[in-house]
Amino acid sequence: MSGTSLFYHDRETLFVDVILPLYIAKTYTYRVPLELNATVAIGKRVIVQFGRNKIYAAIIHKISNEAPLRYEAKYILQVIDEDPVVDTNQLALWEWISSYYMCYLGEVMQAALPAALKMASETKITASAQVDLDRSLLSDKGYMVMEALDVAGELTINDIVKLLGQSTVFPLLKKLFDQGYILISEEIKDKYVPKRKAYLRFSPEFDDADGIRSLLDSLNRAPKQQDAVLGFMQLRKTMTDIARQDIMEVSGVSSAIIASLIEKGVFVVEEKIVSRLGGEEVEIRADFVFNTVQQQAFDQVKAFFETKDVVLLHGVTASGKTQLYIRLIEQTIKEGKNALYLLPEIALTAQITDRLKLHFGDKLGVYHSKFNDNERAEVWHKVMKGEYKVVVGARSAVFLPFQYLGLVVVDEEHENSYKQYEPSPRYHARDTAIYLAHLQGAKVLLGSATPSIESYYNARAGKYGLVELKERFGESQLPDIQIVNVAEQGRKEQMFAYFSGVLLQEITDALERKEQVILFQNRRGHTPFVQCNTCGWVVKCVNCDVSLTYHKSTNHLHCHYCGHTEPPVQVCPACGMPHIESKGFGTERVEEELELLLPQARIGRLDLDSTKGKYGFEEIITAFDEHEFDILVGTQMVAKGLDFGRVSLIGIINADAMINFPDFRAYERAFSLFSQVAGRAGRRENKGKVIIQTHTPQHRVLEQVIQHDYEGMFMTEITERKNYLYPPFYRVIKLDVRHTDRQQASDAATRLANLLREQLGNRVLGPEPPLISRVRNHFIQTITLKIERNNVSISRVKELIHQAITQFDMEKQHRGVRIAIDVDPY
DNA sequence: AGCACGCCGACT
DNA sequence: GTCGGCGTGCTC
Repeated sequence: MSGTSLFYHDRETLFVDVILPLYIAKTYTYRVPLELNATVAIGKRVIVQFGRNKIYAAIIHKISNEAPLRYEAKYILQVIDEDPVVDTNQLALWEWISSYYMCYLGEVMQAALPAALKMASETKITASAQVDLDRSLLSDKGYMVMEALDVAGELTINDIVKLLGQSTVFPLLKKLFDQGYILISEEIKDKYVPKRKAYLRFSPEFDDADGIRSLLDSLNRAPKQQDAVLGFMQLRKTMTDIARQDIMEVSGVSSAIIASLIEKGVFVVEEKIVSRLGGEEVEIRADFVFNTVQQQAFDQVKAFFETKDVVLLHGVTASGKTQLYIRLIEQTIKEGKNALYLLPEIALTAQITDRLKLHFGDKLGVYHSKFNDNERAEVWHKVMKGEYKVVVGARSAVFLPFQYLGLVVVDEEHENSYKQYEPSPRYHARDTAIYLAHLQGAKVLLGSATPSIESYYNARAGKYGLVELKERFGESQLPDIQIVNVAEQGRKEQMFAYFSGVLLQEITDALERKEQVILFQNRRGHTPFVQCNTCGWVVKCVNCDVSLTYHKSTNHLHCHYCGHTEPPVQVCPACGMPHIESKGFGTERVEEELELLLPQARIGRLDLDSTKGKYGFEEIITAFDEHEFDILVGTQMVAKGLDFGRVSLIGIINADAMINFPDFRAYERAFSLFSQVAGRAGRRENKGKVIIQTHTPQHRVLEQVIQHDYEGMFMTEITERKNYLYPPFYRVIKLDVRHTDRQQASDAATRLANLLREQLGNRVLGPEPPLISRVRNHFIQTITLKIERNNVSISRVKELIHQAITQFDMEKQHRGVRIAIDVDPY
């Protein structure tokens, strides 16, 4: 457990096996210079040269005193850390991921460490600020490096290799660094930009009784501006920082009025940095009390933890799950242990972090991908040192170096974004968290309003504890859900663009009541495909086997798989006719049509395109929360853990695309997404309404959604899963075989499938082309393995897969074929 | 994964 | 006659 080497008492030579942050099967053995014997320890980073001229920070995985037999080990160049950055528990987790998800340790390292801890040849070098150093003392090469730095500002280690025309630059850089000429720093990709909010003040000339009086006089021909000034003065009695929005609300003026006052120099705008973590608007008070139902659920969870390691909390939306988590975390801290609170990336908004910050103050760390490398490294170190007792984070937070983990909460455990797909490792954070907890002797609480079939099955089977919270907290009630048959509405000429008359009427009514509306359309862009009306030709991506989506915002056609863009076509390249037509609709087009139908409504859009940039997402939801617009059109982003008080109506524009998705999880996913979207309606006093537009109104999933019937959904699904050999009864492993040539990909996949069948028989299905059979000019074939849960050793199966792939790789005709394995695909 | 070493076509 | 194509195999 201790990070200190057991061997350094002697003058014997040590060897370390290191993990390189690369897609490489093995660990590599380096020799430790005697003077570094005392400093090497498992989990510390060392600088090593790998290959001719690459330098990496590698992690020490093992220490031994036996020299490798077959080769002469290179020396490690330097030990970076005073203390290990990962401990043996973390390394054990890495090994589990590597073996369970069939990927390399180096890939796990890539995913686990924040970039700032992974410096390599791309590491940046800058000149130090010390000016009194005499460069004439430097060697020629040292002098060259310093001169180049003066010109370029910063260079990567690779740049210096090129500059000097030699591969071994590290000793030189080390010397320059030791003598204080240069700084070695991590690449800073994304500088932290603090959140700013504009506040208004009186400009000094008006800021006294006389000034205000003469100001109001001068505005007697502008009553609205007077109102705004009076509103400001009223607010000033109780508030120190007054935002534009506050004045608009209190005096009922528009932002244009305030803009003209700023223009006149009455108000001065002052930008203030507001903490993202110090919430102003918080619903859960620090001293909240449980209601009886919550208290019962809490006691049940505690009781289950006596005998079970994992408990599933099935609680409907707004049943107060978060409060339960907070209490459990508080207890964990009291016991002197740490807690990890996992959330899907997209749900990690200020709304949640603010609440938690209120409870845990500076004991709380936040860790997710919107934080830049330096911030992530900082959280990492604070967790290591035990300065954070609680961390709320997205899936990669499972890799943080917790010391005494007592509890892991996995909120929205059914979310499939917990499964990483690209880049490898394709790990599931929920399942990884369960293993992490197992390693550390911690408990896991899975929470969801619509648990995954797997988790609910495990709970029902007694593997997990099961606690149900079926009542909504406070006054909020489940919304009414109405299904609208789009086909029928169309026959009655009641369809207006993509909106049924029913939905339009409800929207109009809600807007009249000054309430807000969310419209859900699970497709971004303007039109998902563009087709020739004469010959049926469809605009497709040059690299992928998908139709291009037209985006109005860029006036270009976009490929959502590879990012390819091209200008829109006017004339069909196949038949030469100018009859090009747009088919289908995404969020952009929904927004556009709605603007035509309801010109008075203020409409915003929330999707991947409108949220580009670090704070785009926050900006849009904050604006919507502050009622700067009435209708929010969005993809599934709108469903994730957001809580808007004024939303009374939700419209699902097209339910069919979700339901008919060809995947064994489609119904489960549709059910939970629709339920979640519905849960956004009427979360506070008023009962909300949900309208689902569909061509198949009698579909069983929709029926179950209307009835809020999770149990029913579970029962039908579990039967299907059993009949068709899917999880939780079978394990699924998918192998993607790719090649730039269609025939080669197909031949290779057939060969690999046959090799697998020799050992695994009819557990091997395929190969077959996936839904999108070409991405980035690579043709794909998929082999699916279904492995029964009982009587089969999964590690044996994985060994057989490895063997088959090894055999396959030896057959030269398959060169250029790439195989990617996905264990438990989502 | 990189990346260098290595054996066959179109250029100064 | 050289520059450069990317095929093959190694990296401690």
